[in-house]
Amino acid sequence: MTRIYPPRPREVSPSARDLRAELNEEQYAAASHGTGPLLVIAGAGTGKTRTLVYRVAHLIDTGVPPERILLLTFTRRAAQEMLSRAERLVGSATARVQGGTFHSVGHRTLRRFGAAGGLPPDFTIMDQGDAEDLMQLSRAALGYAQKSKRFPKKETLHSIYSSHINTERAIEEILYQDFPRFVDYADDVTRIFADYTARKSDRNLVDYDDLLLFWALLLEQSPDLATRIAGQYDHILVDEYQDTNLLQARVLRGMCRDHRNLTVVGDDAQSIYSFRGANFRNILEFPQQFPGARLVTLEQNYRSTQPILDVTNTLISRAEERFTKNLWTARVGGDKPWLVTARDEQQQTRFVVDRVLELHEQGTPLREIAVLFRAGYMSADLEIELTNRKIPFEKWGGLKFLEAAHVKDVLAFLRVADNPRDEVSWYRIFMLMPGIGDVTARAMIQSMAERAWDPDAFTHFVPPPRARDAHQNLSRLLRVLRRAGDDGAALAEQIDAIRQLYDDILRERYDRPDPRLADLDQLRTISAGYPSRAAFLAALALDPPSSTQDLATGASESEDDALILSTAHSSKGKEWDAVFVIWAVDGWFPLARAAESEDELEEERRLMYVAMTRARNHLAVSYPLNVYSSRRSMDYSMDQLSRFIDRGVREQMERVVLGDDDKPDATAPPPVPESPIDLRALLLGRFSRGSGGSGAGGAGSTGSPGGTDDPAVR
DNA sequence: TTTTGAAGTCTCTCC
DNA sequence: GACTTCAAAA
Repeated sequence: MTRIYPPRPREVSPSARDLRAELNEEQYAAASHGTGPLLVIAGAGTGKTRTLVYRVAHLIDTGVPPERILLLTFTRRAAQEMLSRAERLVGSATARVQGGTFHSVGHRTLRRFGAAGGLPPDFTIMDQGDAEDLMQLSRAALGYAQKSKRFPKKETLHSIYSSHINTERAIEEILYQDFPRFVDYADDVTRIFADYTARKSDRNLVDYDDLLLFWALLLEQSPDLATRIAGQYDHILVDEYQDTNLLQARVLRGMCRDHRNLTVVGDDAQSIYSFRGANFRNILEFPQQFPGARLVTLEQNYRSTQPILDVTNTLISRAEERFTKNLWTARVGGDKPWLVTARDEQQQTRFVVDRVLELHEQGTPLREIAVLFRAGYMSADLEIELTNRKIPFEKWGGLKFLEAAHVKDVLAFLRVADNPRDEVSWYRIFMLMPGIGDVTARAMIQSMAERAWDPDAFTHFVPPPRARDAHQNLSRLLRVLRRAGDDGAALAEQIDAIRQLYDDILRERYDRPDPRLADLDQLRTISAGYPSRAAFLAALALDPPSSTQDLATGASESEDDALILSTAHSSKGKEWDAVFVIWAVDGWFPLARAAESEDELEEERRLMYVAMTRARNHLAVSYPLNVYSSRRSMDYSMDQLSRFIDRGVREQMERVVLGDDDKPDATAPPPVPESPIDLRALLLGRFSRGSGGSGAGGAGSTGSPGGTDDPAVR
């Protein structure tokens, strides 16, 4: 059937777009760069994305077909931002520009070319939690389940493994550097990884790291295959390059083997993803990796007022290592950023809410205001208050809808229907069933593996008497799922069928089942947008709804005005008219666990820098003097101003001390201790007390600096 | 022997 | 507030 499409809106013609007039000199140099490698060092707010978007426009104008341009980013948010801005500039042609996160493009590549490299096309993607569960199965299968408590947990094993893949360091090296308390287990860990790897390929499972690794391997496998994969694109542009790791650099080398048209943009001062193997030295070594690279540096900031830049420049100038210069702006005026001292968390919350309303009344849309914090849970009190006062908000980052146990439970059913070899999901389902525990679940999986994962293998399993009902119900459900059609509508029916069995289990397990049942309703709703079960599952792993709010409000309301609450990580690349950074308390920002190493502390500093540079006109940093929480039970208090807000930074800020009436109290003396306590010494003191005489027999521990072999530090 | 309930232990960032 | 660990029940 032929459909009549409305006529395309007329795109801006190349001549109508004057790059020179719309960009500054450096931006223009980057955007109009011809062929060959290009490195753009771009400070916060210097028009990085703008430059990249104009570069895309320029390439299209000079005749490069849009579908032969690939835009790569590290986070989904950055990918969306860039593609949508490009579309606004050049119109519908950009709809054909290829792009996404490294992982999603890797996924597309594997689906299309994986078979040529021996990878079955119908693999299932595991998220991090799934991968950890599979790691646990490997760990148990090799008999390490009961072993001493000093043996790494499944999360730790996975983190070591992921680090091994992404940083290309040897396992011994990772253990020595990052997990010195486990160095003796190098052989055991390696054996578990071997089993994990074999298990993945046997079960047709692929983890996040595999999406990158297999992509790199396909490119290196044969010149012919590499040419087919790399030959899809003429130009590759990478945003946030400081957040890439060695494996991604390897992928890029492979993708640019036949041309060298690679543009990378980044800022070493904003490198905040080392926990994922990112290394900002990648950006510094770019000229060596791609000889002849042109270097362009952007230093004019278009975002923030001078007072805000003064503070953030001072903050980042304290960094041990950095390569970008101070930013400057032509914007004049503006208030000094505030440093707000609150009595306690509740007063901090009231301050934020009152000030948000004040700004809103002065005409700032809520969507132009953001509250940023170090970790997702730190906004709990604020969320309650906003809900009480009926102020709409949207939360970015933090705990995800899909990480909730009940959502993963339902998805597990869909996944085994999609991939009968998905051991992780089988185990998860079995453990849900009344009368089935670890032993029976393992026996069932064993029996199915022996029958080569025949879809009917489960039905033929003879369960112990107590599990007979569960076995029967499950058999029936699996038959329904297998018979169901494979399109969006059938997907909703499948979820309904699963819920007939699962809802009762859920009600049994949780005290307050209603919000969780509502989550499942939402899952059903979004499933309707996908053409098939496999597409749905893959999309959920790679491009999950960014917040529960997204789901709750639906697309129609997403235009609505809402205050943004975000982790500092998720805020990168965005900007707001007014920004609040809350919980600027030592131990919270930086987190106490980062005090362990200089490198981590430096990364926390860059993270604070990222958070504060999001502000255009108003910036307030707040901290409560008293922290009432379980932390109080510890025998020291950490509720002191973040060490990053040192004297030099404070001098450029407006001090606000909140009084009893929540109003600024001009008479109160600034309650900031001039020399912050040594958090690290306190932590070490606590741990040495807590862990008894652990230092006694440690021959290897004597020489390690900074006590990083402390058992209490994960 | 296996499952289940209860007490106890932490709590990050993202694909 | 979610997940692990331990002890009691089936």
